[in-house]
Amino acid sequence: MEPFSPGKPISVTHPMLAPMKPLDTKAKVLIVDDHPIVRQGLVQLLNCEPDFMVCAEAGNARKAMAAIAEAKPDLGIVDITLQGTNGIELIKNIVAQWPDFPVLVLSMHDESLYAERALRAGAKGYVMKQEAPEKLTGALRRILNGQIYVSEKLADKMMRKAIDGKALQDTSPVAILSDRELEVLQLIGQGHGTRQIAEDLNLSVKTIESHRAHIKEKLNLKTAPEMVRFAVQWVNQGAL
Amino acid sequence: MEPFSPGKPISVTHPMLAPMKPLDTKAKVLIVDDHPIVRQGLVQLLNCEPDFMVCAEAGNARKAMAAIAEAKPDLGIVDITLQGTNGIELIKNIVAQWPDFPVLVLSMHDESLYAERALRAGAKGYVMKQEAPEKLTGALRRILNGQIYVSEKLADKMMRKAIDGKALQDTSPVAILSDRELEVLQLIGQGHGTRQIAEDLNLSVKTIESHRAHIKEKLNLKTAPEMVRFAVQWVNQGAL
DNA sequence: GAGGGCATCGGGGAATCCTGTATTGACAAA
DNA sequence: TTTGTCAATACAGGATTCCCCGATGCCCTC
Repeated sequence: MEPFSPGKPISVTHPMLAPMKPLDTKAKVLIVDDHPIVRQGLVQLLNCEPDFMVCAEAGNARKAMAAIAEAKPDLGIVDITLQGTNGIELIKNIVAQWPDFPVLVLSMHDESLYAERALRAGAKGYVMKQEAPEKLTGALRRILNGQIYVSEKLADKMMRKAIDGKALQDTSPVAILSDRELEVLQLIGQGHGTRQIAEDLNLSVKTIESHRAHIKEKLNLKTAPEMVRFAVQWVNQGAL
Repeated sequence: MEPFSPGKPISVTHPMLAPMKPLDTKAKVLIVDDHPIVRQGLVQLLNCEPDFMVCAEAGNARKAMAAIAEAKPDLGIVDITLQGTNGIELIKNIVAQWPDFPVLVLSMHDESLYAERALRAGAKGYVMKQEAPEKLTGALRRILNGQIYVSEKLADKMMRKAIDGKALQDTSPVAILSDRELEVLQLIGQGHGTRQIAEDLNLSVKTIESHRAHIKEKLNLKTAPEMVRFAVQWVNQGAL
């Protein structure tokens, strides 16, 4: 209901002004990540904090939705790259059902790739796993307070973008793809065929063909094999 | 799914678990991962075990080498995807300097991509982050005992390869392709379609289709998109 | 000289690619 | 409020490719 709108100035993040929290009631946190070891780490990390308590975990989108309904967490930490339903899609589903539920994205991917998409989908913040743990807890307290958290660098970039209206060089041609198209591109890069992608996303084969055509057009790729090559290379960036 | 205690009670001691290590001296572990949050998780996880103790952490390859020299760990856990020097390269460097230092690879990438390369580089085991934490501790105990740890699936695959295949010296499956097939594979990897390859080589489309079918069969690839993905990756990073 | 691998073609049916068109819903501008 | 734009979904139909067959030479080896 309230996606990030660049028109209203968000305050730049300052780690030192963490809001005072009532110590008598710990905030209940849901963790969504498909790596049990990472979940384990987050559980230990948060349970050692005085004002947080992990109340549920989920390894995929379906279990995440069920966990929200059941455990009634105060906020959620979700990873972008889940097996099965995409993390972005999960956020959209969550926000559609619980518009005020705050979600913090915790991803290993660079914020320039997914942060704006995540915020548009309804997330309240984005933290990279490369960051120090204090950034994570700080971000959690911030979004629990109804604010939005992104890194200073990204906040600056987004405000600049909001001021200039548009412009600012597009770092990657993939940025102009829609969420769905990006999802399809990634599956193509994983070696999935059209039919398989349709089954993965529970969509018509014709729909996937449309997405592929749009991807081809937006990326100025002439043929399907060229697009597959691009997708494979795109997916492999970050894996070496 | 119990909402509060996610996994099995791993913090509880298992008295019957292989006393392969005297419990009075905990094994000192080095953790190499460029995600502080993941490191934090591993620290908590291992320090809760009775027979492990994290003695050093490193976020990149340079610090990892320094930490081994300084903290004298008994074994190391390293991630494949580090910023700066590759995890594989790091393993090669470690083994070159300390040939008996056991390294366990902990990666989010599928074992089919990197496990064999990591083992060839000198690692003693490979565990995916998708696995349960018990797999990690089990693998650590195993390699600490001088053995090698890989998943059952991969172990079976490698055994089969070693037995009925002559693949002991024949590491690259591409080697069994004929010259023509290799030529076609490279063009596929460059993003060329069947028709375009036929024109490139002045051959019938049917001939190219035949070559593609043979390539698929020889490389044990199930579908055409998988083959294209393989070809792109193979062309991109030269020999495997 | 009989296989066996290789390279070259073809048929035919299924799946796909490609180029359009269309509907719905969300959202921003007018 | 209405209008315009665009993302997402889906379909049609013709071109192309995929995939299962088989076939023909050619070279090499045993």
